[in-house]
Amino acid sequence: MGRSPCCEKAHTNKGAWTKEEDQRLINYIRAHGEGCWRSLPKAAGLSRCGKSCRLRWINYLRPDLKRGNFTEEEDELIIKLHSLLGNKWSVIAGRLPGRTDNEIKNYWNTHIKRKLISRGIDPQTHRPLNATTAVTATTTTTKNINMDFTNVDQKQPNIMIATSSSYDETKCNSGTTEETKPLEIVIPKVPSQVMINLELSIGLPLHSDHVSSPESTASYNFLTTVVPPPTAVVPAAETMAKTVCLCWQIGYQGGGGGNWCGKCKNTNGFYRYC
DNA sequence: AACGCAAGCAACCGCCCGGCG
DNA sequence: CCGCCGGGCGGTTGCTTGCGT
Repeated sequence: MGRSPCCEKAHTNKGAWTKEEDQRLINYIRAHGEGCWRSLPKAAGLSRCGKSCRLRWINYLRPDLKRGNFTEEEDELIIKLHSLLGNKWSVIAGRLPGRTDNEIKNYWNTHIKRKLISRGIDPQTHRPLNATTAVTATTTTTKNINMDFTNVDQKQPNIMIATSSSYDETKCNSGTTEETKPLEIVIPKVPSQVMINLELSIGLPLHSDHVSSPESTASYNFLTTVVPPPTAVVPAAETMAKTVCLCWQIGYQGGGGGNWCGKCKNTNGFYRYC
């Protein structure tokens, strides 16, 4: 719509990158660092779109990339983060060192979706598959957590915890809070080296009457616990409870701010959930 | 051995957003 | 305040590979 193309397409290569192109890109970035992607291809002697160079570097050539198969711990972490953030692949990738948003997105679409479906969980809503429709009708106790990650780079995230009587799935992902009156909790500034630890807890309803039980009450320890609304049918709930604890609290990594459920174990830097 | 199908993944496309003049 | 530009992101495409028949 009148928008100028990001590069002169007529003279740019497309498709798979050759080893020579990779090497040129690596050499250039080693020498000059990541800079203006638009001008980089020309300066590096590449007939590629700047965006293409950026993507190639970020997703494939970066030296700190882990590559290789995802571990079970990474799987569960991705699932948890996705249940909170939706398709915010870059934010999720930020919590998985050595992994890229593209890689996680692909992995989600090819592996985890299927894994969740086999567990009887809707990959989009993270709720039991055949209870999805019932869920939309039962919204009275839903707490809608909107996380504003726009300031993550500045280490100054704003966590918006909104209580709303009409929980809309689509708004959860977008982070839009226009129609809710959010209870805003602003996390104070933290040192730039401190990573934000997005630990949170999601309790899965095992009984239809759990709402009134003390265990099901959201525990607010600096942040909240998300308790999905009760559902009439909870197939595979037992399976899920065994697989994922989802006891997850927000704090600062290394700062002692976050706490895992006592049953969760930390193994090699990854948490194994109870 | 050849073919067809499905899965996996790299790369592209187009939109959005923030910074800057 | 407004428009432009560049970077970043999510969604999608299409090529490659692996597997079954």
